[in-house]
Amino acid sequence: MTRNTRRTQRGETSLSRDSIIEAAIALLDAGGEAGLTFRALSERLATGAGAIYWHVADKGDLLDAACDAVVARTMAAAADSATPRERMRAIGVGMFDALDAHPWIGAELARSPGALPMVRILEGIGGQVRALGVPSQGQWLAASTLLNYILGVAGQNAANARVARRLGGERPALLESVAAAWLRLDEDAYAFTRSVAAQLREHDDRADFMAGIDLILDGIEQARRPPP
Amino acid sequence: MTRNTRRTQRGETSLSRDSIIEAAIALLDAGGEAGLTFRALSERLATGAGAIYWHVADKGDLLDAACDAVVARTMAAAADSATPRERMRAIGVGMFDALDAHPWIGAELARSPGALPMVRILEGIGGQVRALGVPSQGQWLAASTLLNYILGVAGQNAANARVARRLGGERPALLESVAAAWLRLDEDAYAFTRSVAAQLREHDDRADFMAGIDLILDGIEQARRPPP
DNA sequence: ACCTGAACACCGTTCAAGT
DNA sequence: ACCTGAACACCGTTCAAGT
Repeated sequence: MTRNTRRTQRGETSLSRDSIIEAAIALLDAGGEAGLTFRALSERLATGAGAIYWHVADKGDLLDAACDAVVARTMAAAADSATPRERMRAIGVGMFDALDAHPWIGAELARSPGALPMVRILEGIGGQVRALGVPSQGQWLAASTLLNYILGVAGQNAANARVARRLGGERPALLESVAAAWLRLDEDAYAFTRSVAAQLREHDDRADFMAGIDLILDGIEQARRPPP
Repeated sequence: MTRNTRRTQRGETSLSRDSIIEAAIALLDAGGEAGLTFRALSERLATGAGAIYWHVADKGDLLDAACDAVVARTMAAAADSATPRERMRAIGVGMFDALDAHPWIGAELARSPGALPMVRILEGIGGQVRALGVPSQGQWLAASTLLNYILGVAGQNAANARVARRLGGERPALLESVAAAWLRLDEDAYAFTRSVAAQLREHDDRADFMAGIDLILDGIEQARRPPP
């Protein structure tokens, strides 16, 4: 046995940027943002911390790359539907499911403005905004409003996942505890929040998300046409 | 000089939860999220790290409290305007300016779902949604769509501030560099993004933010009434 | 009741040294 | 060219000890 066989011990594939990114995604999915450390990563890859730095600039670079890999797959999968509104909804559902499977991308999307992952989403949305017939001066507003809405949901989803993890793992338990806390608020000062607490308990995250997209699309279709 | 005069050296006021929170806000404003450490905080307050833990549970508690102090002031200031739409716009402007002055609250809002800072905003929005005449079944959707949009902008604003700081401080330089990067993208794969890159360079963050709120309000007013 | 500050466990990153 | 792993500076948090 020569020293060369060490490579094969890692399973034929030697250390590479791609294998590092995949390992990072696995750690992030399993342990949230706190789960990705260079020590955990180098242990999983059976290497030293320094070796990882040969393929990756720093932790930010690694998070960007992991996020981009997930978003690229998601947008590629949401490409074909009949009408622009249906394609827009497919992008929404795709992003929602990706956020559900990888909640850490919510925080990461809000960390690198204008970077490739965000551009992929913007481009997907923009194509549908164009296809909907929005005139060119209105396209930026329409697309960026949809994008910001999606990013807002992304951030909340990530926060929910983090707290749910801390509470023991179950999502309904989180909604239950938030709803209970809202119902303990002062009646006068927080009348509205109390009135929606019940809906929060039994709501469907994904259905609400899609309804919000439809609402914005309604605003886009109506507000940008001259009134009769 | 007895040892008791040490208290007076801190300027009459001894260490308190409120003084800790104000110092934390100052550190966050000056140095971003990385600027708040217990070492910097204890130095600024002329005390030991352990003393801070007597008044504050942990760093998360401190961030929550700092965020809530800023949001509470902001919502209190946005209370009076004539029409519901104008009050909704006042909430939007208020939040936008608060995000501009304290970009770290963007990340913090996305960290504690259902916590008091978010509830304050939700309650403010909800009141205007009701006043706009949205029927009760539609109020949660309308309010949460607006809230998610605002949270999305909040996150982006925080990210922009962080990157701008890293680039040397100036915001136009950041927009310039993002626009330049977008114009280097592939012509076919990123046609839409390239087409809006120019608008990004010369756009007005605040005006765009308010236009997005108006667009969503249009959707709320129209979509929830039965079609003629 | 409130404060001190050294100590602990852990982190991202670097770098001389190896192959 | 690629990898090793000890070392560095720094972090949040704890806690015995003081007043």
